[in-house]
Amino acid sequence: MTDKIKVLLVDDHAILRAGLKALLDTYDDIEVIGEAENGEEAIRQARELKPDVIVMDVMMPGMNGLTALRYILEENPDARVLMLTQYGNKEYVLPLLEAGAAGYVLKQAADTDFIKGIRAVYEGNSYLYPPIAKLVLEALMEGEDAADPERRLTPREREILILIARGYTNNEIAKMLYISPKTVDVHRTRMMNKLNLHNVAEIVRYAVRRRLVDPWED
Amino acid sequence: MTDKIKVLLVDDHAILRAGLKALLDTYDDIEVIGEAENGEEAIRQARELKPDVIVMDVMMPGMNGLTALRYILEENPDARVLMLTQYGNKEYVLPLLEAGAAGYVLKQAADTDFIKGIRAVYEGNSYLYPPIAKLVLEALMEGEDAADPERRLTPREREILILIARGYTNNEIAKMLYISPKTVDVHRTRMMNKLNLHNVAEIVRYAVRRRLVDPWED
DNA sequence: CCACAAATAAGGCGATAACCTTATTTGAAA
DNA sequence: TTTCAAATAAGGTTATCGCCTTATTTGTGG
Repeated sequence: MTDKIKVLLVDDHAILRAGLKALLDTYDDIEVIGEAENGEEAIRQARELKPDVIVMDVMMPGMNGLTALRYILEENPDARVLMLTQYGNKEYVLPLLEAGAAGYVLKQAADTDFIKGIRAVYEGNSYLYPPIAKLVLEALMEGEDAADPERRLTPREREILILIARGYTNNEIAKMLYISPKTVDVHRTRMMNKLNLHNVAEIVRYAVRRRLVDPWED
Repeated sequence: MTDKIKVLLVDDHAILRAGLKALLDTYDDIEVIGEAENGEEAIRQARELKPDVIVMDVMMPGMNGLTALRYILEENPDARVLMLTQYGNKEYVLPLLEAGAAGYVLKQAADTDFIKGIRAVYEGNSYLYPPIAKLVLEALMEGEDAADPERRLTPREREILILIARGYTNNEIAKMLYISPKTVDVHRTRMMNKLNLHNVAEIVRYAVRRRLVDPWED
């Protein structure tokens, strides 16, 4: 071991960050060199600190993990990002992996899985928490051929569906994703056509059914 | 310091527990003596381990934090429970404090606040994370009398809430109920004020939570 | 290199939502 | 009988939704 693995922690919960930092400090091959509590900060820190591994949550106020991931990889395609989140639905996982996340661990995983993930990702490998790997394989099996191309949403459409169901307007979503409100509207309209939804109430109930949003949150 | 503060950690995310344990281990007056990942386990551990302080999340699969809190205090009215959660709405906070939680800290708080909470609760005091304390005081100011008359809906308001959550417009609801769209609008606005909801998405999620609509219907 | 999916963006349009104020009617409880 | 909660209704304003068309850019696969 020549040098420690330099980790950047990105999560909106300061207590979780403090806990993870304390946990990682007990491993002598890993070192936390920075923290961020939202996507914008993560991008800045990634640029300045050049961490070996970025551990990032998906759901954050302000810029979310998926958007931040895209910006980070755009600036530095070699960045290694390990997603650490509560959500294990394929609707969350697949867009993140397609966007280039190097690993995916659920918060309910054991701390040893988390450490495994950091090390694997640092060494240039992928790491998927086993239940996530299973889910990804299943999604590949079925998803390839069938699954109604009419109803299959693009990652962007799915992302915007979730934000609508969480109560954001087109303008708010546009600001969060750094795109035009008109573009949000296009994704929104196409998504509604594909799923045959016609108003916000139907969108929310669909999202709740598919576990894309938790009605208890916010 | 005669003895360490014995802490039981209750949260469904193993990684968070591992992190908090590592964090608390760096304080020499605090010691984690047990962990639980749901309410049932928490009750069992509280009975067996007799911790000085129980740190517990609210949202967990299986028995949630509020129910577990009630059982624990029923068995041992002297138990000291510090709630640690992501949710800062008064709908979450007030029932927990009424049920006898000794403290309340949000996950976005600093780790120093968390430690303060553990020590305060251990010494028999209450600890409310400042924004929570503010919210509780405000709730006491307004809600003094009883049972939240502010939030109690009239039958008409509840009827219209349900129809909105099912996706109907004011005009459609007006025709269904043989009243003016403007009357529907008044009920709608009053209902939203009472429940502090601000758009259709929030209305639907509220209705789903309260089982006023089934997201699988229609 | 070309085809295609995906994301980006603009313009316009009528309907609807979200919020305000004010006011009348009605039935039930004090 | 008087008071009060509830339901009824109308007026207005601004923002947003829902849907339409058209078009450029970007990246991937054949």
